[in-house]
Amino acid sequence: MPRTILVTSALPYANGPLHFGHIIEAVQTDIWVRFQKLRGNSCLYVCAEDTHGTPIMIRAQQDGITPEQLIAASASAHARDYAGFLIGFDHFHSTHSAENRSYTDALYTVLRDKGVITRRSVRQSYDEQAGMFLPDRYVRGTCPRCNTPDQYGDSCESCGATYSPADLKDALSTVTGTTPVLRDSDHLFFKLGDFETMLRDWLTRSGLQESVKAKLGEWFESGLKDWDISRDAPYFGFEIPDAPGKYFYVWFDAPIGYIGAFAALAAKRGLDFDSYWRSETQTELHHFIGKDISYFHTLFWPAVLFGAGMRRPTGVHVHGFLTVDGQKMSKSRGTFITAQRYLELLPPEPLRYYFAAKLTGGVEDIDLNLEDFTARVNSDIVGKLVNIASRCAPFIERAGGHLADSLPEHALFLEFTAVRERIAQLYENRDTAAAIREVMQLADRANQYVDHQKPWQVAKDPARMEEARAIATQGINLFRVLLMYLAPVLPKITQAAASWLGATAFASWDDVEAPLLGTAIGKYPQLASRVDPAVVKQLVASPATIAAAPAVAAQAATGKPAAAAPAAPVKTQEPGMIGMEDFAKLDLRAAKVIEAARVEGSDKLLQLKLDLGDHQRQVFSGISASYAPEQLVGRFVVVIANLAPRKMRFGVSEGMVLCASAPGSGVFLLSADTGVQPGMKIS
RNA sequence: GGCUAGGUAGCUCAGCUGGUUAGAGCACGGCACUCAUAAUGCCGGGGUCGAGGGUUCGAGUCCCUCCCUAGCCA
Repeated sequence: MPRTILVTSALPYANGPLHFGHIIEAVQTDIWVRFQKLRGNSCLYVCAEDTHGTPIMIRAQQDGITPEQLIAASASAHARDYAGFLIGFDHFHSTHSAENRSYTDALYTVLRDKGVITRRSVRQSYDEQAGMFLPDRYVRGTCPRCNTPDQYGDSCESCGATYSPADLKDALSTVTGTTPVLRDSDHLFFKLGDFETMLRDWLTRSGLQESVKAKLGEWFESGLKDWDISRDAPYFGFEIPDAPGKYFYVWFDAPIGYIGAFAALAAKRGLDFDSYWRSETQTELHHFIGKDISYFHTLFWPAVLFGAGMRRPTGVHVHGFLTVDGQKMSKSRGTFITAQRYLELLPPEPLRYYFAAKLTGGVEDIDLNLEDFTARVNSDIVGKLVNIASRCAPFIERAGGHLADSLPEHALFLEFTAVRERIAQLYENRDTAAAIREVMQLADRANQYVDHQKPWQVAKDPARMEEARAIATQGINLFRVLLMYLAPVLPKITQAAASWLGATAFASWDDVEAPLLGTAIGKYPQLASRVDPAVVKQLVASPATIAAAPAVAAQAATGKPAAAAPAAPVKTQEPGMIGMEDFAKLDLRAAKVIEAARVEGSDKLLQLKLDLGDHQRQVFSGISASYAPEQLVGRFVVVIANLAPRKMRFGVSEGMVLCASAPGSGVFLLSADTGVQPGMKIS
């Protein structure tokens, strides 16, 4: 009996690029969804851009654009990156949408009418100059306990104390730098405590991971408190229908974004909305999330749904964080890898495979070890798996291009197909690491088989061509079974193999029971290639690219606005950090462009004559694609004055002009404010 | 600080309710083979299972203390 399943992964927040934390979650979800589809279940996968909240509003202000422009740009970048990793959403929506507004209003109204929304006054930090209330993370000051300066308003990174912004010494707003005042305002609260009995019952039946249950137990222990679901204007979000000037907190409408995304998909495909969301439905709802947002998904979200008379999630599947070479992702360490950066360098499937090989269905953190990554994917995918196909293919081609009519060792084939249900169970439980271990063990068996049969020796005797064909047919069928098992992880390789072995060769999980026999097959295509360790190194070796990445939270896939606060605190002595003495080695100067000319024979370079106050010098700069010479004369630029002179084909360049740029963006010269004089030192 | 999770070979990880000489893959050494993307096969070296106590006939596996790492504290 096929199941009907709706799946989500956490909504990416619209103020930064996708990074590996987002990708590992999307890959885990996508594998599960593809697996369900191959098994013949109806399975839909939706996600959406998470668009609301103070960080979006402020970020848009800083960038001089509207929030709508910011979230549109972010959504298209996110969609592009997900597609690059072969994430097969049935629909990718936005929380800033008509559907989401309508369901947010509707759920709120039901909850209010049931009496589980309450109103009371809250005293909060307020920035008088900006005219806005400040989230805790937007107030910084000195920790009241250990006196560490420059700490967030909610907790101290040094001593771990938790407090409220009002407790900070010398508190300042990060928006304007002014001292916040305290001000009262009415907020709306969701009475979570009313749902404790329901939640306890739900969690015993919902198949949550044991450690998540343990965590929930801890939260029950400390008591379920009311949840503040409103924020005061100005706020980018949905205004609360019966409370003018108040907006829904982003975390209220974000999960409802799952519903909004589904509603948009349902409209597109003519699906029955209620059969997915009414309270007693038999359809399944599965959320994949990172451990940092389990509180929202295992307490608030089921309670809100239940309170609104709707179904609760069937499963909430929590994964751990991603570390890179054993360290948490961090820009200063260079371990903050964006999805875009990876895709510029490497194809998606090696990473999908590596993540799959490490995901166990548990909440432990997952380490991406770059050397291990290279060794593992090259050995497993190319050396073992694809090798079976590529070493057998020549014997089929030599024998006329079609497979033998029977398998010489049917028993061995049965061994491979016999584990079908076991592997399916492992996928179902999201233990893809174990599934992959099983498959690779069988890949070793397949290579042993070919090795023992030695078709290359058999084929030397023209009279034994059929024998060689049979051995190769056996090998190719073993390969097909294994690739079927990995099809959810490696969709492109599977597709390429289908073009070789026949379009229906990988159509469904149970097809592998019947071997491919007698049919003509195509010319063997190279199904995968090795990843180059030198290229892998570039993932973390490009400070320029990393610095160019927009500010974003440092940890895994979450839609968590709180973590997306402005400039991270500067820690001392981190690897990758430099001290003042290093910075002082750079002699940066303001310089005035006196002459600028195109360079004959170069389409990139401009020849500049710069005035540095006490002297002039010649610099060649690769900015001709973005600037015409006549634009430059008279303007100020920033130059590294103590860069060793470099001899070029067109002359000697005495320094370098600084520009901002991003991949594919063109370059942008840096300049100084009015009043600057040629030769002034920059520090 | 409280709580949760984790600390097993050079690297990445398995080890279920305690039971014979602690496993895999990669890396490393030797041999074989040449069909295959310097791929594959065979053999081998390598671990006081974070530290210290305890329970038990027996503990990586249970209990206590401590150390280290990550996260949560709405």
